[in-house]
Amino acid sequence: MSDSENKPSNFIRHIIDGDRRANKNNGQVVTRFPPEPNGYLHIGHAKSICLNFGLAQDYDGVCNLRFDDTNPEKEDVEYVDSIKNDVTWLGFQWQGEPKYASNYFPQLHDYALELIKAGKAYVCSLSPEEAREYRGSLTAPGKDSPYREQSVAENLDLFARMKAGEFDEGAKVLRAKIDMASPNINLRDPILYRIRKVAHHQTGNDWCIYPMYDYTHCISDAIEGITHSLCTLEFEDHRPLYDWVLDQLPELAHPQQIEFARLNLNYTITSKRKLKQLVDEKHVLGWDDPRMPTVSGLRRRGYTPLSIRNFCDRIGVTKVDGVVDMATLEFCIREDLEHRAPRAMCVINPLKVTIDTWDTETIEDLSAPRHPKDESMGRRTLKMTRVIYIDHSDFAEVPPPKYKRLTIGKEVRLRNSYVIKCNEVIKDEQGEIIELRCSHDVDTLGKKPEGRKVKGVIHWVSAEHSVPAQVRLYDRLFSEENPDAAAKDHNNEDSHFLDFLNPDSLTIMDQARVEFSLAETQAGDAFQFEREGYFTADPDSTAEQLVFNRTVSLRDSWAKTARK
RNA sequence: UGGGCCGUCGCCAAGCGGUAAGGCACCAGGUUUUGAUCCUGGCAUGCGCAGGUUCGAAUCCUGCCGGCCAAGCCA
Repeated sequence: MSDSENKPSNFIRHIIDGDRRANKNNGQVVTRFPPEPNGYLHIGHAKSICLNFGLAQDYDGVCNLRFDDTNPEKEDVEYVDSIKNDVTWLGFQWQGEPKYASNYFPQLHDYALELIKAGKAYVCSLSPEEAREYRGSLTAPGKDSPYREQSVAENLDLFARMKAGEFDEGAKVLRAKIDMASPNINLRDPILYRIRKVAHHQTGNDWCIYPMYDYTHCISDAIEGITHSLCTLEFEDHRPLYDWVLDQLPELAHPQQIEFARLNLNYTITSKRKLKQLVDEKHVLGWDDPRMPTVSGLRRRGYTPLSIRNFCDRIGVTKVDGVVDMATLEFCIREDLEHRAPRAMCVINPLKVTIDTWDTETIEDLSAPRHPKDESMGRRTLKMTRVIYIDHSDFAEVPPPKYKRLTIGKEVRLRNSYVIKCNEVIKDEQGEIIELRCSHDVDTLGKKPEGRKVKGVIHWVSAEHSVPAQVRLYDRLFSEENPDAAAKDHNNEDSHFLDFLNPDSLTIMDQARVEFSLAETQAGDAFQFEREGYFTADPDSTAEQLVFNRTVSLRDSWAKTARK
């Protein structure tokens, strides 16, 4: 399977095609993926990664990984490391060494001096509160800061003293001199530098003034020779500022910023801030909790890099602010695992079955293919014994209409084994079914039974020759399609997205049994547990007990007909 | 009383003036020792609405309507 062929086109590719026809940038394509290291990457970042790196690949260009690290208070090397790891895992390679906006702090400072000298920037001593008032509102123009017409000499002096640490945080900022009456608030003399007396994860205590995003990003792009600077829709209003800064610095290249819609997925959230909150407040077990839409969570859940890349290709790139159905993501992982996951049997909720017609001592080795359509995966051996387990849900005393599984007096096929018939149901004092007594038809191994049709096939494991496992079943993280909208609808200030966490997002099945051939399973190994779904061994697995995460269930048309 | 952007099937999405691709979901059949996979077929006289231009409009024009973004010394 290849994911690099037949990539659907999109409006950004159209723009690039046009640029290449016009020989803009000598026809080169240089992109960048610019995360801030203040959290783990999520599926929405994967969309951006696939876009930026994919474009570079397809147009014989390059893509940089650049950490947008201008806010040391929220950033950490832990995030830097996880981001590098996740990008690599997704299958992409950045050009050269990872870049950091902080690499450019000296240049950024020099350009600031240039702007001041040109009368395009000034040091403003308004307090944050005053600055907000002076900014005006969405509908009302702002008014000029009293410091706006300070002399260049004074601005230079003040800025130098800001840099030297003479002022407290918040006391002064460097501002661009643009237009306080602009209908675009981003152009109302935006802040370029602020004072932050904190250590930076890359530059330590070298600086106590840090440049703002709008000032840093465009210059970083220009320094790196980025041709197409792709970002999400909320930065549309920032583009005039991106262009303004570069227009003041004519010695620099001028990349083109293009905005696309960020990814929204239903029943989950793609907000780094909120994901961090889930982790910090321990609503989940960590950034890599398999319920999280983070790259690390998806990886632990069992999603493959290819499935995620295919997903990103399928959903497309547009400017429409939409919501993608989780079913699309699930389809993509099933599509990949269908081909690559060996089949195995796992009884998640065991019900003891004794086959009275089977000799107590007899253990029969049965050979079964690892994949029904791919012989190259080889075969495994199943151990058939007198006492086996089947799943509780595969037996019903009073079967619903169209039920094809085991019921009293009826037959069912044991997958890769014999046809058995249920003769007796044994219950405990509470009336709970605790055991089935069955008989088997010796003439049904690898062949259809004589004179009758047995439709149902169920999976099973030998009681003795199977290994204990814990199976973690996951469901959607939130019970509402859009937790934020649900919180708003509740029209209640206290209501918020956490109120819609799905209490059943994790179900631990601790008594599961997997077939003997899985005894040597390693963390990360993926299987299709037949009739159940795709599962991946979790790093929590121990010598005593394997742990499997359900990546996704199989499509289940029975669940649909049973509901009717 | 403003600015920017967006509205094509339940969801995503092609389309760029010549008469509505595709995928997901869903429905109906076929194959099947996984109610899986696979295969076949169905699924927008219609493109937010209303006018207009044109031989011809989802594509151009005008006006409405609806949604999203932005008033961090966050990115």
